[in-house]
Amino acid sequence: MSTAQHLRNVPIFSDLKDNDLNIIADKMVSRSYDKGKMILLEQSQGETFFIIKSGAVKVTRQSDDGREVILAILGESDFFGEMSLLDGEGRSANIVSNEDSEVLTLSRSDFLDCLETYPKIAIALLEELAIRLRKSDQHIESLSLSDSEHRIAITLIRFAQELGTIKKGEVTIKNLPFQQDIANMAGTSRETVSRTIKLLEEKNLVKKNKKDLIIFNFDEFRQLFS
Amino acid sequence: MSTAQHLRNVPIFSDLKDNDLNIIADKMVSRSYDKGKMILLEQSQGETFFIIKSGAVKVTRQSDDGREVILAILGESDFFGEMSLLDGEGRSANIVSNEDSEVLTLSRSDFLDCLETYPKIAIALLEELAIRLRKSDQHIESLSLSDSEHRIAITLIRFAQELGTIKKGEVTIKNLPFQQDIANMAGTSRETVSRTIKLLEEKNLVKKNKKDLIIFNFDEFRQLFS
DNA sequence: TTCTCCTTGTGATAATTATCACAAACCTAT
DNA sequence: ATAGGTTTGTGATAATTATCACAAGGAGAA
Repeated sequence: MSTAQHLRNVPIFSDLKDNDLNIIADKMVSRSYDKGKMILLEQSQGETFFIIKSGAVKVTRQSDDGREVILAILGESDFFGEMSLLDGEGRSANIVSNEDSEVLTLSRSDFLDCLETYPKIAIALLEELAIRLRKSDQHIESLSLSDSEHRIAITLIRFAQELGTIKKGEVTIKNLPFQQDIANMAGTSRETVSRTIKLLEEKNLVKKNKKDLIIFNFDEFRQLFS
Repeated sequence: MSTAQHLRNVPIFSDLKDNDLNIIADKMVSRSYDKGKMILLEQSQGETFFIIKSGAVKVTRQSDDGREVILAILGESDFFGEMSLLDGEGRSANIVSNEDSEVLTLSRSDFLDCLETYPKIAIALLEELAIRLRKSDQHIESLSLSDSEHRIAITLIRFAQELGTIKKGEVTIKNLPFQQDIANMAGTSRETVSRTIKLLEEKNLVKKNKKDLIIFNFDEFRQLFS
């Protein structure tokens, strides 16, 4: 698939005319990262805008003592790196490739030019940031108010929404992330994740199938926990 | 002070020429809210953009059982209401006036027109949302990784940065919010806030003075807890 | 002032969850 | 198939924090 065709799938570019899309596509450079590679480091200057062509990355922050919080897991057609381009501050999170991944990159100046030249992109980006802010708010609420069972369930819901496939009310999350990663998103410990998933299975709400997780009745599940 | 003069202090409008500023100012309507009044309700459709002229509001979310999380406290020249205007979703948080407050409002269509007409506003708004997203990320990190003492200290740091006045390294937070509100921001209980502040006083890091709180050495305090 | 209501302080106790320590299960490459 | 490295499951225990209960302090109204 051509770069322009990839861009077509990215919400913030999808409004553009083919012509304009090609102009932007020409400025983008493709890069590959093996699983586990650090793409962006917390301290570094943010000078690049990234779009995920294939694969997935995790957005993390690390505390002094080395523990990690996962803020989000991003997949195909998601983008990142925009924050420090926009507000000029240094990077606030690490980005690690979570599978072998290919990304498209745009330099700071090309990115900012885009925003000036195509106000539609700026507005679409505003929309996307608003959505992210909303998700963050939900995340904060869940961390503030819920016990670990709820926090973990909500994390599973997040995964289902980002990575899941629905078939008559039943959601399958293919390749559920490691318990340690789930724990880092839910703000709890790995062991608690293990015990809680078992509990959810005993309640007949979910079922593990090798590396996949099935949520039997997604609507009910969401109702129960959010 | 005229409406336009107020707008001049708002970062997203500060780049505009006087002329344009006046045009926008003319479209704005002023409203007042007594302390404790609900300005925006979670479920309602978001149809208005708000700028705080004077006073302060708190941004909250409420769980089914009535407990409240405070996402932020906003003061003079801050704005809110933009999220549902941007992504078209319903409101995701309540806004309650935390003191007697005056706000300027702009209708949905005037707001969106602004963005189209003045790309600079869109870009400035992007910047502001990036800053908020960054704060949210920090908030999430703190809720995920820290014990209650750290979470409370970090909440105090947030207040200091938003509401505090610095005098040779010493920050005074005038009119510290109620313990219950601090607890709702820090994701802990009111009693724990009471005990923790006492602890911080015993460590000679802070001092209470009637309704105010003094952080003796703000840099050191930040270093200790974030 | 005095009464009332709201906020804060503090002990005792219960509940939740983290942590430690292994064993079991699962991959992956040789 | 097997060995070595990861990931997961699970018990026991400790630590943290919530909750309950109530006293004390403070601010505003009558």
